[in-house]
Amino acid sequence: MEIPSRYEPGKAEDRWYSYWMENGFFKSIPDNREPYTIVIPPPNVTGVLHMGHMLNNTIQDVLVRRARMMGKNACWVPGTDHASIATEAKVVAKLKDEGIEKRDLSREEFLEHAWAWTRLHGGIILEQLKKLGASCDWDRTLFTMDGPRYESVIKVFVDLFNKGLIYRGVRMVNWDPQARTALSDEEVNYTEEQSKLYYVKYKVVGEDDWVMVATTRPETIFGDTAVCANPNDERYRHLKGKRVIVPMVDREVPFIFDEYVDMEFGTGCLKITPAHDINDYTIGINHNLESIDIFNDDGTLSEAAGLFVGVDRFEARELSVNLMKELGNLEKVEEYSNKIGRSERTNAVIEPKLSLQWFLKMEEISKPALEAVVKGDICLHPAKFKNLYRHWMENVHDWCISRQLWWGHRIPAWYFGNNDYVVALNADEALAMARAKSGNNALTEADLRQDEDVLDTWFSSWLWPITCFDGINNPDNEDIDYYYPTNDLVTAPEILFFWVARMIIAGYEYKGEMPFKNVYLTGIVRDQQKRKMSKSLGNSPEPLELIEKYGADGVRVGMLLCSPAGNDLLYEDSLPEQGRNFANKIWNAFRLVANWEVDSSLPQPEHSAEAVSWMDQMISKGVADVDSDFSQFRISEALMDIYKLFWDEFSGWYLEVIKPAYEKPIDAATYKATIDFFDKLLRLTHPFMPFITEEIWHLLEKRGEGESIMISPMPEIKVYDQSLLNEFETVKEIVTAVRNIRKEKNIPNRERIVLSVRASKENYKARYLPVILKMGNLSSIEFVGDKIDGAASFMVGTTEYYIPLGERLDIGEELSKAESELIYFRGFLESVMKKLGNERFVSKAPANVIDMERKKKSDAETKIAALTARIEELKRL
RNA sequence: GGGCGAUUAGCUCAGUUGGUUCAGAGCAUCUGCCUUACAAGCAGAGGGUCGGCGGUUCGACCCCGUCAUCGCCCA
Repeated sequence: MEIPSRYEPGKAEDRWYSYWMENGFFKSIPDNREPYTIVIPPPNVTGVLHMGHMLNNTIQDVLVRRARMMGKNACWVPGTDHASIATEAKVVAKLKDEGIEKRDLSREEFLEHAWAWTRLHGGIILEQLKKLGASCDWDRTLFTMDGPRYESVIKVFVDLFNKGLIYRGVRMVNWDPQARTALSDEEVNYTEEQSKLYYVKYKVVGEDDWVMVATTRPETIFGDTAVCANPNDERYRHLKGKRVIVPMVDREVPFIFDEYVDMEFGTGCLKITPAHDINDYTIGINHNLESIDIFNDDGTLSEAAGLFVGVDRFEARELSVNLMKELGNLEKVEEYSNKIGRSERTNAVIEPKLSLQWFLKMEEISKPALEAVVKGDICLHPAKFKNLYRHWMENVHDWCISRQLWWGHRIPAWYFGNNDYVVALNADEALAMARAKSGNNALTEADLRQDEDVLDTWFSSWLWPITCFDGINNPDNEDIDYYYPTNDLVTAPEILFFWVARMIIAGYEYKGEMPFKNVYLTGIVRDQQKRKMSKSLGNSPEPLELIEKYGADGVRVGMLLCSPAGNDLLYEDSLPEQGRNFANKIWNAFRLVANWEVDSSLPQPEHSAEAVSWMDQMISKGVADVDSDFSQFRISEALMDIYKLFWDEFSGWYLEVIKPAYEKPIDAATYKATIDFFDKLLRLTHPFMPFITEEIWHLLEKRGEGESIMISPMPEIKVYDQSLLNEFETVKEIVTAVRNIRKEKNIPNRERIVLSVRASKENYKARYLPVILKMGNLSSIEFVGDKIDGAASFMVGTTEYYIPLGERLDIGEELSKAESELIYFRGFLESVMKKLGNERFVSKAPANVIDMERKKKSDAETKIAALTARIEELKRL
């Protein structure tokens, strides 16, 4: 059979993914096995697969596949997130391209467009995950706004409201006057901009005195309701209890004192506009000031301003300045640079605006979630995020859960009459409650008006581990009882607070239990300039093209090799290349083994027997190492251990030892052992490289229909013999030394040479001699009692070895080599003697450390003696 | 401004409770090889004052202090 010398991933991947799907290997239903559950961090319906998803989902798939092979009932629940802000923005933009403005549509019409978008784009990313090999239980695919999920979110809102944890309150939002919507903090970009600082004089009531205020926004003077100084500021003490007059509108407002005011800044005197500045708002509350909102939603001045009504805010600034100049209120203008927030989407300058929002009280509800992580019930990996989490949870703010959008879970509050409202599961219930509350049985549905806003996206995703199993609607159904709490969550550190912490909170509130045991925080995928990869920067490779180019296995390996938990991954093409090369290495190892002919009449050569017993131990060690890595969530290290085990130990040493001469058959015992090792290595590798391992696993031996490596057991942990492994390391050292001498002396590989060991046969561990013989391409190994003249020599441990060189011997070279070694060991001995000669070291250091130093001393002395003898001998020649 | 974390080879990172001349891995680089599994490979090699300074200790990459630089979160 002719097998191509390069592995071709394309065909195998599609074939095996279909095979897995047809056989239902991803499917999970509750049974009596131990469950292993992961819920996917639901990707946005707006999105297509990006590098972050690749990394994140590769890790999840590795965990799930490994758990499945360890005999657990593994369930990976896929789904998508409605992402209200992002999706609504996309839909608005798309409509705009078609010449439709959102404000011209009814809510129902708009939502129809949004659902159409979701139907079109929502599933793309999940389809792409299949190319990566994701072993999700696709029959469970969910959407955060599908029926049961929507219902759950509303139920939770009503429940929390009834518990008194949800309230309405005023909050300063980032208002985009151009888009006429509130923005989240993440959607505002702050940049340093050149502006002006205006010095304005306010007259003190009833006195011939003025106070000077510095402001960057003179147009907001119409909303001033106080002027404020620091209570420690001598300059303004005399104004205590006085009132001042707001320029242009001639309103009397109090002069107040607050520690907040920076005495150094401007004049040390601040105008207070509670409706249009977050700090002023706080001061306003503390001093019971009135709030005057002087802007319309489009950024023009409102009736409340009193002047320049209907004029745009920036034009109003110019007009105010001119007017104050005329009135004599403007003292001077300075150039000034400050941070200005602009809308990420429209670039309009953000207007801080007071609005009525819904809040969730966080202090009490978050306590169990804080404790769970502090006590270690829930583990964060890496653990360094624990402090961050604690800090955040100890300073938790109430959560603003309303958003001025249409796409999302609509807030179940209905208003009626004068500012009265009820919170109910649906309109019917709301009507009944409204009638009861108002005592007016004549109220009809038409008298109720549901809140226009929707809930923050995180208010649905915080329930995800519960709603994935419908645990809110059916609190004790079979799935939730079996799969909850889930095991591991894999996500990015940037949403540790937004999402992870809130899921923990919801978990304790609604299940009385943690939502997951472990949180694995991945890094962010960046380019070589450390910039975050993004579609808009154009610095991100197209994941599906990468898979096409390097194979899914290659890309998975590439993503994982260089991404320890919590550390950013600096992507470059050499990563998937390395993965592809590894796949190719496995493929070629298979090619070697597959082409062997077995001759069962052949006895097993000694070198093969030894290699088999060594490899057996080596694999056991590998299995144990990998297991220990996984238990600490050191996934990239687990992969690296497997990589080295397969490449260096199995391919580089084991296969080379047992490899029969060209076109010669192999004995049955070695062949069988080799197939068995290969099988184990494939199973160990499968979670990382599902496709190639399945492909080779089926070629390695005849498998039946419905068999698969993905449902085969992971090799079991066994105790292994470390001293045997150490002995073989010595063998490698000897072989390497022989190779070095060959290279240095230009002895061709074909030429077989003699190796002499200065030892007695009885005292020497001879079992590996056949291995050394083969790997060193030696004609024989001889034991000698004394030095050999005219030979190259080396030492492994304290044993000397010689390779006769005949004419090739270069005395000068040998001499200088021996002399430089001698210098090294004398230095070494000196440092050891220094320690042993130190009275305080000997009296204070533990016994084992001192013993070790003594051993070092005697070994060094042996080596020095041997080297000295050799140097003398070389000099004699 | 407040808090958290980091700084080890050209790059990305390991380094377990301080103890082997302990400074390690992968990639990259350099040298030699198309040796019939694999040039997507094989055999070798070079490369670091463990960010600076001070302290504790018989002994510090590791513990403490301080400075510098970088990153993240919150304001």
